[in-house]
Parts: sequence; structure tokens; C-alpha cells
Amino acid sequence: MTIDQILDQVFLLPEDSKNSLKEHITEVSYPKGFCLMEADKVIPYLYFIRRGIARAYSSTADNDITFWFGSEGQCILSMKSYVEDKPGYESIELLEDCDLYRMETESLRKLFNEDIHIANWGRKLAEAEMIKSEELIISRQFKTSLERYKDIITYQPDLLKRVQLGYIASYLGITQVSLSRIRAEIK
Amino acid sequence: MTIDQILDQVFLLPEDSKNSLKEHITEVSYPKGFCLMEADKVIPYLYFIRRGIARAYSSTADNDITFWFGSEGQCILSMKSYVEDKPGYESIELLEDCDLYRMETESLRKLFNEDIHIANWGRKLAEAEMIKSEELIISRQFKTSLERYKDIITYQPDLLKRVQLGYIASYLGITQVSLSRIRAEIK
DNA sequence: TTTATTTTTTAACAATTGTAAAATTTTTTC
DNA sequence: GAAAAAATTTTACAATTGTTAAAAAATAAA
Repeated sequence: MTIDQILDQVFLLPEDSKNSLKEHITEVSYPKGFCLMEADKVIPYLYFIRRGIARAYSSTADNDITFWFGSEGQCILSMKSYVEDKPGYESIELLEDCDLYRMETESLRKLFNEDIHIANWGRKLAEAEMIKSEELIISRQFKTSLERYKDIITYQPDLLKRVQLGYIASYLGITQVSLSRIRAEIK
Repeated sequence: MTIDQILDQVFLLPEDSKNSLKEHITEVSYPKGFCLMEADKVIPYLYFIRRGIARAYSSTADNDITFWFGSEGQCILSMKSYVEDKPGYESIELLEDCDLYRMETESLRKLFNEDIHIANWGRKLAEAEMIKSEELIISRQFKTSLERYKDIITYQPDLLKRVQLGYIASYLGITQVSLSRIRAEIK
């Protein structure tokens, strides 16, 4: 996925504005297993995934809980850091070797104050995240874990091939044992 | 709560820009029980609560599930309508007589394209909603219903006085019977 | 290919939460 | 203030999901 595709899918910018943005973006690569962000730290970057897949999780006393997966084209950010310069909830672990586009939050903020198109690009980015979060909330509150597992089969079949079931069970809010029961039931 | 306080708490605007915004805002009042927004419809307005309290819910075959409460100062919007002009998930019911500030989404969008300060105001509005949604997701995925009920006691004691327990149980993702058990346990 | 490691499934039992109905308490209406 | 309506709690039982541990399957390493 190219940087142009990624930027365009958020909001279409005039050439000049898009170039201003791109000047501040660098490409980085990290291996599978790399911890891109750590919970309770302020992260000064946001990323877009060019290639690969990642998960966001938080650690409790006993275990991790995965609450987000992101793959090609998606934005990785620590919301609290991005918005308020405060430490966030999420740790981000790469589940495959990844190529990422990286940008400093600080640079982006300067552009927000200088360029109305980029300000609106930033607005659309936040609005898209807002919609995704609502969809997650609705999905979790209204659907059974069986339904949500079926949704993954239908809408994100890749996820099942690329991510181990323990993480998916955690994402669904159930134990791996329960997910196995669901899978046995469906067959 | 005044309209100035509400607009300022999103993002501080220059006088001119703030006045542009205010020109498009009208005050409306509706009684307790009024249905301000209906699921599966495109809602052309966003609101801010001057006085009163409301809930967002979605209806399933058997029952309603409440997934949001909003009171003084908060923004009421149908996310999908606001962002994409598409029908949203939420129905909004007023749980008290309410005074609201109302604005047309269409007017706001025009201002986003004309005024960089308002564009950034809109960005901050979306970012704030994004953070709130994340907090809800984290809270729901990591805390037991007992902990989340205690959080309401600590951080939103008003809610318990103003909203009946059936709605709160639904918001917590449990039955009213379970909430009663929790309440009995705490005493 | 064989072994070792990791991941997934299965089983038995315990704990939790939901369901339905009745009893109690609180609020509203006349 | 009494009666009616609505909201909340309690009870008993059923259903679901979690826990722990072991078995099976799949993947990675030697």
C-alpha cells in the first residue's frame, strides 16, 4: 500500500498540502514480535501500516487483553498520546514483519495550524477512528461472541489466517476454550 | 451551561470564528421521554446539552440496550449521520426535560471548509469523542461489572440519582437482577 | 524426517450470570 | 392520603461460561 493511497483514503488533499504532509513522513520496518508502543508511555509518533499486521493490547495482573487488530492501510496511534500528550492504554505488538509510515505527532499539529486542508484531513482521521470505535462498541454490546466470530469469518477472513486464536478469543472477550467450543459448533 | 462554555471546552476559538459558529446555533427544548433521534435515520443536526440528561440506545428483537448517557455540556450526535450522512445505530431518548443547543451538520461542514479555526474545532470535537469511545471500550473489556458500577458511584454519582437502574444495568452489560445482586453485595 | 515447541481442542467440574416469577419498595396519580 | 403504577429486589432454578488439566494437532527447529 502506497503512502498516497493511505493519505487519500482519509481525505483527498490538494497536491501542495499532501506534499507538506509527506515531507514529514518516513518509512520504517520492524520485525515480527516488535513492541511498537508501550502502555503508560507518551508516544510521539503515529504510524500507517504499509505491510503487516499488529495488535493493541493492555496487560492486567494475570494476562493480556487484545482489543484491536490493524493491517494494511490502517492507522496505529496511541489515542491519549496523539490527542493529549498523555500516556495511553495500548501496547502495540507487531504480529508479522511490518513496513510502516511514521510521522511525528508534533509535526502534524503544526500543520493543523497552518493548513486548513490538513486540519480537515486530521478531522476526518479522527472521525474515522470515532466511527470505528462506535462500531466496536455496538458489536460488543449487541452481538453474541458466536455472531462476532462469524463476522470475522465474513468480513475479516484474513485475520483468522494471520493471527492465532488466543488473540482472537481475547478480542472477542471470551476464553480460548469458549472460542474452541464455538468453532466446534459451527463445523 | 452557556453556549460559550460548551464551545470553549472543545477548543478555544478566536472571537470571529466563535461568532460564525454561534450564528448557526439555535436553542430548543423538549420534554422528558422525547425521542430526539431515531436509529436507522439520517439525522441532520448535532446538539449540545444545556440542561438535562439523555441516553443512547439500540433496539434488538427483545429489548433496548443503553450504551451512552449524556448530560450538561455534552454533545449528542448520531456518528454515522454526522460523519457520513448515513443512518446511525443510536436512538436518543431524553430522560429529563432538556434544553439543547442545536446546529445543522450541513452548516458546520461549510464552516469547516472556510475557517481553519473551526476546522480544528471540529477536529478536537471528533478527537474528544474518539477518546471517550476508547475509554468505554477499555472499561468494558477490562473491568468487571462490579468495578464499573463502583466507577459510576465514584465518577458519576449524579447518574444514579437521575437515571433508573434498568438503564444502568443495560449500560453495564448485565441484567437488572445482576445489578441488584451487585448493589446488595456492596452495602 | 524426527524431535521439540507451540497452538488448539477436549473433558470434567466449578462458578457465574441469566430467566422467570413473586415480593417489596418507591413513585405517581387521583 | 389511598390506590394504582412503576421500579427494584429477592428467590429458585437453568443455562452459559470460566477454570484447570490433559490430549491432540499443527508448526518450527534440529
